[in-house]
Amino acid sequence: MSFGAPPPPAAVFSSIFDMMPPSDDDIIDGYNNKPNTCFAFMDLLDNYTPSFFDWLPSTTLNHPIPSPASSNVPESSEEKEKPEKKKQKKERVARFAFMTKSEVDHLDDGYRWRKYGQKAVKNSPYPRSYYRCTTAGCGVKKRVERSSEDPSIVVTTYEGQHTHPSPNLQEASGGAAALNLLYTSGSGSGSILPCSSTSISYETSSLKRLVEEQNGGGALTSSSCTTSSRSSAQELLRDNGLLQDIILPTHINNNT
DNA sequence: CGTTTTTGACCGGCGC
DNA sequence: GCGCCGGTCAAAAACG
Repeated sequence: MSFGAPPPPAAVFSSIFDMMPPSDDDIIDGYNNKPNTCFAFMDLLDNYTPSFFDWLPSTTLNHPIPSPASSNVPESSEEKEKPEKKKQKKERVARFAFMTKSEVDHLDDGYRWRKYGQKAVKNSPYPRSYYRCTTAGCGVKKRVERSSEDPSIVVTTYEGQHTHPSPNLQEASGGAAALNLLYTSGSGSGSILPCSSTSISYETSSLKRLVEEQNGGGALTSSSCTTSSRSSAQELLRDNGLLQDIILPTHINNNT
């Protein structure tokens, strides 16, 4: 709350639609210096299906975002869980996080969110905000917090998958929303592109190398994507020319 | 007046 | 068992 309303600069970055992937030169040890760029995301899920998030540039952090979910990725060979006792009332849901260099905390992503909580987090002077998708029947949540190490970095964690297209599609035929529809309609229901960490107009060359090095075996589903599926997704997007059509939703404003 | 945000309380998981 | 911590609830306030 203390940093709730800094005077927004002229080119405030308030929407992920504005995000541009960094060039390789911008990447230093897995991070980038260019402001207002989405430079990393990782997923922590086992049944992730693509959504509009996929067009976000796909690089991976040097270190994972601290999260309980990051430790339960393997689980295949080990079943230390009690048979029924710990049946994991927390059923695992698709979840991934990405980091942006942005001055605003809550980036507009085309969906409508209602804030339902805010908590101070340990080892960080910045609070964490909890949002829920306002669409009835859609239980997607997201957490937004500012990095304690670099206050200019916002970490956004999505949990779950939207069961509906972006509401902004009706209002402004938003590009990212169109992407979501493209994916959704392309496969009927379910996963369209089995592994679609789509990066737009942006070769992942060195970044991809970075990802592979860090994962060692490719534990993360997003980073273990095959190049073929990635490129096919890219072509799909380019052929439809959706990226050029991206327009910002009309309701975007700078007050949080 | 309906919707969203704020914020303290509450709850459950986990480590000690 | 207890305390810490992350996540959620819900009433009140704020907002448009």
